Amino acid sequence: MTDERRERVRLEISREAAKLFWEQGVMATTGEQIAARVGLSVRTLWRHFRTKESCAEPIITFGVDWFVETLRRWPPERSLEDHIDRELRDVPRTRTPEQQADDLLAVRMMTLADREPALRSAWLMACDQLERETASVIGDRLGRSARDIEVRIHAAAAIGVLRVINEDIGADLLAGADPFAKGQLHIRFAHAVHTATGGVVGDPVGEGQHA
Amino acid sequence: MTDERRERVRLEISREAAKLFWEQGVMATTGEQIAARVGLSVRTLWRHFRTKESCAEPIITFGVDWFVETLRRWPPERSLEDHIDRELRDVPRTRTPEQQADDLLAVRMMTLADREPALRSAWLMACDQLERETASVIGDRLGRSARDIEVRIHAAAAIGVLRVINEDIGADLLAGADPFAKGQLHIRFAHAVHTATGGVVGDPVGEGQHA
DNA sequence: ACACTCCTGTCACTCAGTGCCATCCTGTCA
DNA sequence: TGACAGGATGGCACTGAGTGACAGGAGTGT
Repeated sequence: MTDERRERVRLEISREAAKLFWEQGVMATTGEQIAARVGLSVRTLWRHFRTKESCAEPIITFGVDWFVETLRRWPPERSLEDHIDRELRDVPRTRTPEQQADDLLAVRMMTLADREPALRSAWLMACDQLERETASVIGDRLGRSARDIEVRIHAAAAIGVLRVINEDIGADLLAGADPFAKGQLHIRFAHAVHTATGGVVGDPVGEGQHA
Repeated sequence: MTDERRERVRLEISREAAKLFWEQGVMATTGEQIAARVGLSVRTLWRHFRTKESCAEPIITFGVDWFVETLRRWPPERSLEDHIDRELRDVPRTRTPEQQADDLLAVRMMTLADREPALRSAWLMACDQLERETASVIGDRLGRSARDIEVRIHAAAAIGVLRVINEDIGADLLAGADPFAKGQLHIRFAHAVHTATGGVVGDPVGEGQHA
């Protein structure tokens, strides 16, 4: 229970930090302000997050987290396009209002990262982390090690396109685009990843197949 | 002249910072130490670099800078593999001892980035910058805008594989691998970029062609 | 009730980074 | 040669990020 509680505290901090970053900018926001909003002492804040910018990480990774979890559930015998298409049908209904609020914050952080170097760096670091996890997923799928150079290259290409498309969607959404058009964009994800890995990550995988 | 002098000061700072980071780690290195080595006041150091980690940026980008410049000189009618192969033949001879020392520092910073989050972040930010420049090169080549989503996706994929291969080469080199085996690895660059962009960045481009 | 442990707050401290002002160095014009 | 303008530098004081050490407080098992 302690672990779960810790996660909830971190998320709460992240939410308040994201709001403040959005309202005033990152530089103008102090650790003291974040701590005050959550109702914690500054000292405790720094025990939960090592740096000010990293306070935004849990929120900022929300969008891509979904993708990586989806990737984890990807059955070998199915193509990526097909898998994502199926997974997407359940998403809109299972999203609670609280999660939707977090999604909005995530999009805001991503677009704010365009102007705020500190946030950009946090966003890139988050994507870097996802790239490592993705490498292990791809490695499993291809029956290779996650340290294998080919596997890492495919992971880098996949997360690279994922990041850019995410930024693009984020900008569109904040500019007032229809969130329901997103469905088609997820298919673009799949297609772009498919292309960027030369078909290696995307095709169905049979027995004994490899890159 | 002022601009060139400024660049030289920045490079000198970057060299000394990189050495200190390598010797003692990033966290253990203070701004005061860096300034002292270069023979500058701390105040002036912060005028040249906004943060401590960014002091490493000029050095850390050395390896990829070469690639991006090569990309800039890439004639439309030639394939990427072919172009890189030709460019590489001149490189080993034109590298001065000073440049070679910088190359070594660059490799060290890249591998140090594995352990030091602050450096990792600087390295990712540098690659991010290169990605933007690459987008404009690719955009020109395809006759599209650098803001075009397809162009940005290709740039992300290309720089992603470039980054991973660079990290791989760096680790190999520091582990004692033969630097002259590097030649073949540059071909791997070209090939991986070619694949990651679905042939779009890599094929020769004729008139009126596009993605 | 007691010991044990984990979480939190308080205080003092170091170091990153900035704003302000004085100084110096350099190139230019008389 | 000397006076002058402007950018680069240094010194100083200050804010804010982040840490270490210590002291309570809350929950838990005995």
